[in-house]
Amino acid sequence: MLENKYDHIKVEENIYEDWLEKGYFIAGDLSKKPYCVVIPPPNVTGKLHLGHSWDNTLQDIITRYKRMCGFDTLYLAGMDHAGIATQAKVEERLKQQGISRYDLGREQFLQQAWNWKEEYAGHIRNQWAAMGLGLDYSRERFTLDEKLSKAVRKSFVTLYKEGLIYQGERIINWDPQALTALSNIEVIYKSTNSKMYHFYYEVVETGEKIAIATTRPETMFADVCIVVHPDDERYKDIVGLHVINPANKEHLPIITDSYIDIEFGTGVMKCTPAHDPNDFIIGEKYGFEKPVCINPDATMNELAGEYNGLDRYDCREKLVERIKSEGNLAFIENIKHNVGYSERTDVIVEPYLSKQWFVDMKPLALEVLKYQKLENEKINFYPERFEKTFIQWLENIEDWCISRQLWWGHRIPVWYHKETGQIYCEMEDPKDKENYIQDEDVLDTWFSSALWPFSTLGWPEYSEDLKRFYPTDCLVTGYDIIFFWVARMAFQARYLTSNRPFKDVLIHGLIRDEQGRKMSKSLGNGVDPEDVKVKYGSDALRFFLTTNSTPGADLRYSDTKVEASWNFINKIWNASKFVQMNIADMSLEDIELSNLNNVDNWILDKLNKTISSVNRNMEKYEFAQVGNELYNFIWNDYCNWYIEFSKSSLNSEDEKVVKATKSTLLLVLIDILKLLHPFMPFVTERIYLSLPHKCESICIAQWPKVREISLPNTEEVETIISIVTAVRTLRVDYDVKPSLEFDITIYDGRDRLVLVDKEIANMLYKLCKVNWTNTEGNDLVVRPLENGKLAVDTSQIIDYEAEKERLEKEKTRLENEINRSNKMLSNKNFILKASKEKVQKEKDKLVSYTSQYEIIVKQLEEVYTKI
RNA sequence: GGAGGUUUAGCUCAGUUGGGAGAGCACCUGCCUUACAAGCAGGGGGUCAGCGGUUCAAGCCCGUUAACCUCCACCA
Repeated sequence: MLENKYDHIKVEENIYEDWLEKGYFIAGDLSKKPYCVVIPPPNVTGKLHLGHSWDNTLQDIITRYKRMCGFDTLYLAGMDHAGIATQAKVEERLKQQGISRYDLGREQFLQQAWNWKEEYAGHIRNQWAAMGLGLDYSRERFTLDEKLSKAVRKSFVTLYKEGLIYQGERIINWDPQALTALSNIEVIYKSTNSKMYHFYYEVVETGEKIAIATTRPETMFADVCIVVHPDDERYKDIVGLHVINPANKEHLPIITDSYIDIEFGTGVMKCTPAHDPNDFIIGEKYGFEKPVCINPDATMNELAGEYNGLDRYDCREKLVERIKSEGNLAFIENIKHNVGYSERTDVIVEPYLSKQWFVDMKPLALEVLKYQKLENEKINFYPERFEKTFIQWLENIEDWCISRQLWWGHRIPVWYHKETGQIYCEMEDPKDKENYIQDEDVLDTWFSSALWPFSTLGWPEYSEDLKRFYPTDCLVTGYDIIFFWVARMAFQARYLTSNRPFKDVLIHGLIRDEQGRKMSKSLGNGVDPEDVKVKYGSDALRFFLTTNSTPGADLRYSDTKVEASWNFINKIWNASKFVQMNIADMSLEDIELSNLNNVDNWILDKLNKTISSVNRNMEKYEFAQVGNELYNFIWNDYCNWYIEFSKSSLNSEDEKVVKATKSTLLLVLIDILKLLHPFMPFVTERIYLSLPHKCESICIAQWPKVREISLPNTEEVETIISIVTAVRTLRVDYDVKPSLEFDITIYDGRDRLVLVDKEIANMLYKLCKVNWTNTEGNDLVVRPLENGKLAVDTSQIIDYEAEKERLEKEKTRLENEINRSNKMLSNKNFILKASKEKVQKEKDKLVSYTSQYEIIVKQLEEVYTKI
């Protein structure tokens, strides 16, 4: 039996452990069709936040649904080593003990990182359990696992041998705190207040002074030339001459290039090939040297002369001071411009010339784009618009810098021969290892993440799982990592497996706080899923997360909405209690759908419609739609109407009626639990197990099917509903106490008396305390129904003035409707062009309005005679 | 500079091939009716951002304007 009160803490206890013990989430039933979702591996940097809860719940809903639909469903668990992020955390922890990673050395440091990983992996698994995720832990993977590392190596070696991975000296984004290169998308551009310094440069040959602006004076030590536009009249005469670099007094040639924007500033640019990507291009083009004046830790080097060893910004300040004292500072302008910050350490990145490994992206991207045009090969985005984002990025792709000067990660499988410097890159380590030195760097974390959908299934081996579950069916992720992850999986999969990594991608947005701000650590506005679980339970949280936004849209966290979800669950709990109390000893196996009355048929018909609509929307990932439909069906149709109706039929003297009602109550409830189970797995399981049947868990129960119903006379029930509603409204209109009984009479559309059906009369009495009589009373108040009218003996309740007002108001409303309807129907074009169904529907409406109108008019006449 | 999104009730948001504007919360009124007062019943509240177009018919399609938001690129 269910407890009296819904207690989410108790309800959610111990269930998950039981599921795991029974192995419901371990895939492998070869008699079924496979369905696979891999979890986007969370970083082992910390605990999961609400965004993960959202993401994971969506995956869990999809996989639980598919499992119940009869698929051999694999929801694969796993985590990501998150190179730079985890290394930063571990270093931070060591720093508190006064230790740097260099103190420990590579081996020891990695041991520390592995300890960290074990610790946080534990937290993460607990959080998955708390959310009730149906994950297959027997296949859990970690990006640094031996097998996955082998996949990474296979990928690198293959791409290298095809010439798609190369080593090059390029301007990369350098993080001077983490001391590593970054890829372009790991740089966050923020609008920053800074200064534009305008300096005078003296032309060596003529002595005239020209002004040149820069935001980074400290890089002037690495300048190689100054550039003007070939068509710029102002500087025509000095092209080919030289200027004196005010920083170090060196002579710089004046060259021309059409890259220069004549309109911008003074139209003269200083060129620093080693510290700016555009300058690099110009430097290459004209064959200049590329001197570097800044060290990896963002201090100046010997090129900076007297500033050698100084921090880049101290140097800037001192240098500007000196140039000013020499009379060569024109002015300083305060400006706002975009400055790049490191995504992980939040320090300003330094564009920096450095030797790194790159992936040649163009050919790989083209391949993805090619297959994206094929219906059976493309990745389907939900919602579709994100495909555009994806395509545009691929069309404008830049080479990907994949080497990182870190320790925590997959070491680049490249060895250099100690003497010849020759490169060795194979699946096996070099045999004469002592003659080689391995590249110190590791790969970008996303390089291994890009292989996730197939490396987790066993690739590069052609394993059973890979055969069975690949390509995976659906990936669920946020729009913020389409570039980082989705695009990279797409090209690696296409290149390495000749396939798409997944058929569908379901994109969701970001979770925000109640004011609509991004949840972030610095704002301290994050909501901990564990707190929500304690307060409302995971079921309520899950239902809130997945039914309150449309695909791709952001979601505001809202306590009151989680509470509303809780209330909904509470409602289901109470309804279940009612059913349980009333079905007595009946079990699911005893259900007989015979001798059903119209009310039973009505709810079964509604259930059918709900099931088919839910199915449709589940397939489209429209979970908010599903949530709405279920909420409506359960709260309104089932609880407010069917259960209320059942209270009278359960008391019937006819045993067949009682049995039919019990059967229907139980049957619908069980379907409701199943339909809700993907959304709220705990409570549905708890209730399901408390009901009498032979199935051991709702996780593996069969998804509801649409049933055949014999002649559902739903119209009669709709009429009863409209009578009940009319009576209730009347009570309010006339301020009649709910407990006061009165008599009603019903007429059909042709004004004939509708005779009492005993069962229905009982229902009406139960629902609104009225007695249905077969005799006309005096002083009648009349209310129109869809098809007929309701009359009430009003000897004790009538107030003619008030009645007149109400009727006049209603008359006006109906007049408007009739006019609108007439206008449409007298429009030849409407009759001609609108579909037949629409026209017929409109005609029906007009008939109904007109009959209601006539009733009202007649009643009004009646009322006027009484005033 | 390029791309995308949002604008519907006091608040947060739905609105499925174009055909009588919805939900939750909040608000007002009346009810402890034996599943549920975290509930039941009834009710008020919206020129669907503005303008123009297509259509017999527009919240929905097209164009345009405005406000806000996001992503990409980026000027020395």
